Amino acid sequence: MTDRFHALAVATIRRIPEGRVATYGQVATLCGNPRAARQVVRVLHSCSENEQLPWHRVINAKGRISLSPGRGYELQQALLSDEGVEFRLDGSIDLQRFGWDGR
DNA sequence: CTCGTGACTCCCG
DNA sequence: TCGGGAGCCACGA
Repeated sequence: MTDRFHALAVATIRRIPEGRVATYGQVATLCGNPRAARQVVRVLHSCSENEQLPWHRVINAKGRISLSPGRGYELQQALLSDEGVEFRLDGSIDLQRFGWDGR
């Protein structure tokens, strides 16, 4: 399959439990390509055909929202906080608590 | 085909 | 904490 990564990424992202967050690298690794974080981003952009995709549960390795204010940052933060994810004063998330272990 | 760009990540200093 | 450089992959112009 040509889009196996895409399909795998979608499946993986859909597996992220509520109230938890996963990093791009995490998803990429579970898809078999630890270096394909950027491709995961593509998938998130392509979520048009998969609106069920919890894209808001995917953040960067720093535990922060990579989006810029006015580009969905507020939306993502709102969606996550609504699920019980706590943000620090600087807008970062404690991956030790809310990070998805991949199960 | 080449080039630029991107919701990335790792390594160094 | 911050910034620069390198790596990796896909897509559109």
